Amino acid sequence: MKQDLRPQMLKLIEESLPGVSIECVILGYGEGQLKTLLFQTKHEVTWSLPGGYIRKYEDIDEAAHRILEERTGLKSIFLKQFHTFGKKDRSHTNNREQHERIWKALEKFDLNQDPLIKDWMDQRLITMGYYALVDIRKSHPRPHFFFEKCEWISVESLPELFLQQQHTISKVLDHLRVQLNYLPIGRSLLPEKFTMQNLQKLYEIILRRPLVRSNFQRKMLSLGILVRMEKHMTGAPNKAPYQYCFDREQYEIALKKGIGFNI
Amino acid sequence: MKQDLRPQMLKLIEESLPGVSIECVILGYGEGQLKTLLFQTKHEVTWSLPGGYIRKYEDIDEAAHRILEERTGLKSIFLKQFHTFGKKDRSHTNNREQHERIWKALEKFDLNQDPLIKDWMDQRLITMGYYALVDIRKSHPRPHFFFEKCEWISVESLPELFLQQQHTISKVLDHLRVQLNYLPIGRSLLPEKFTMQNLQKLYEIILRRPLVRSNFQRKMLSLGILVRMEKHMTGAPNKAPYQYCFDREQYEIALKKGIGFNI
DNA sequence: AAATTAATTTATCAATTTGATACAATAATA
DNA sequence: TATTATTGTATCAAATTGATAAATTAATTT
Repeated sequence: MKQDLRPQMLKLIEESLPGVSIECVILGYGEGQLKTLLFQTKHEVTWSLPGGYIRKYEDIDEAAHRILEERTGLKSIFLKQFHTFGKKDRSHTNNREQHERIWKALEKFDLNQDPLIKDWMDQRLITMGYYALVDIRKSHPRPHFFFEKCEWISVESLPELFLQQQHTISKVLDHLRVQLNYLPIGRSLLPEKFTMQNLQKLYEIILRRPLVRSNFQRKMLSLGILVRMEKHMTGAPNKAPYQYCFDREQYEIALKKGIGFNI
Repeated sequence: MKQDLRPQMLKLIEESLPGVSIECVILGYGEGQLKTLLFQTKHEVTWSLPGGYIRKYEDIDEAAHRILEERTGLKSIFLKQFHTFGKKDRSHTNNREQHERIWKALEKFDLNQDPLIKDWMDQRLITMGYYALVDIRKSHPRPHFFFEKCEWISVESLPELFLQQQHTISKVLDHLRVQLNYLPIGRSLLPEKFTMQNLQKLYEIILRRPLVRSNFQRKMLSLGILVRMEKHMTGAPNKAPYQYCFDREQYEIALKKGIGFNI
């Protein structure tokens, strides 16, 4: 049975600002990998970052939070604008390799008939890029609208993506790599309690290089943002590690003041 | 004699993207002060950062460079996007205190008659903020369109500004303060040749705190981006300082790799 | 022409931070 | 009880930083 997306699409167009859109790089950390949430369009046209439009009476930051919540169920999470993309040829349908496939998908839903919809898909877009750091285990991603599948995919092995989104993701990672040097990180990415090894692994993944265990521990403890908890018996035949959590207050202070990390 | 700005305004509207605009914080350094280039609207309604619209067939970065050149005559200068402002109530005419004054000014040019122009002025705007670092002495700012005066004004003593532009400027300065820790700076702000004192003063202005002269010199020289030139006899009754210039190649490398500044 | 002055360059040195390695502690297993 | 793998802490040389002092020098004054 053919699903009629037109009314939904027309409503979306009606209530959104033309010419601008939002794209979110949602990063999570699991199985020792930094992952990003990607959506696959129906008919497997392509994978895409989650994105959306801005309502006519909505701040752009509100729009980004709304989109994040629509896709992951997560509210009031760390979410930050990082770049606005505005090449003149940026539009949903300009991409050469994907152009045909996208039109065919639109045809299947009769979305290429209505001139309003056609114009909307063809319009030049200026896109505000946001990134979020989330706890994978607390997020409940769900496909939305014209996407039918979503998945956490390691940033080390990305599939072919819509528009220049590989570029977008790598820009976020560069940004994050710099942030690491003067802001604490991890509260949004790690579970409540974690071990020093967990934390180090996260840093290593983002920095793409190994760190010396003892020195990393010394440095992290010296920042004064960690609280040591009881030990966690792993069941492994070796000394059990302490668990830590972030000191909420000190973490906030560090976020404001910054830290001289130099790792 | 009343100047008719309507044709110019209609042409501008015709060739620009609606709903989006660009704002530039152009920073220069002179007389020991960090200054920004501000424009005063005709009839002294208010001061404003230089800004403009994006043409329909122009990248946003191109637009920013064009606007910078229109206002200062400077080409291919350091210019960087730093934030996009998108509160729902952002428009030329929403500002309560300035609303009346702005409409009166528009009236004087009959710009409030044409509905196209009225709608344009009332429209919600999403504004891409860029900042530039320039050599004041090489720039030739000129008033433009409905501005009649422009001036380099110290960021320490800003007049009342259009929209939330004080906020915009302070955001740029925060950004710059962070950049200082991992990127070289100064090539675009200082003249070709400069003394260590000049450079230190620049850092002190941006960081808003004094630095120890001998240690600053040691640190700067250790970065390997400076070339020592012949001495410059100042005529003052004391030892003359060396002059320096930036090593073009090393500066580029530092821009890419970053530096661990920790000053 | 020698002494003075004020700013610049370089040196010094203790305190702190980093990088690299070693060693002691410990939870489960053999 | 010895073994094993991993964790927590210690150690120490090297590098960096912070603070101060000494040496240098262009013009002025005596």
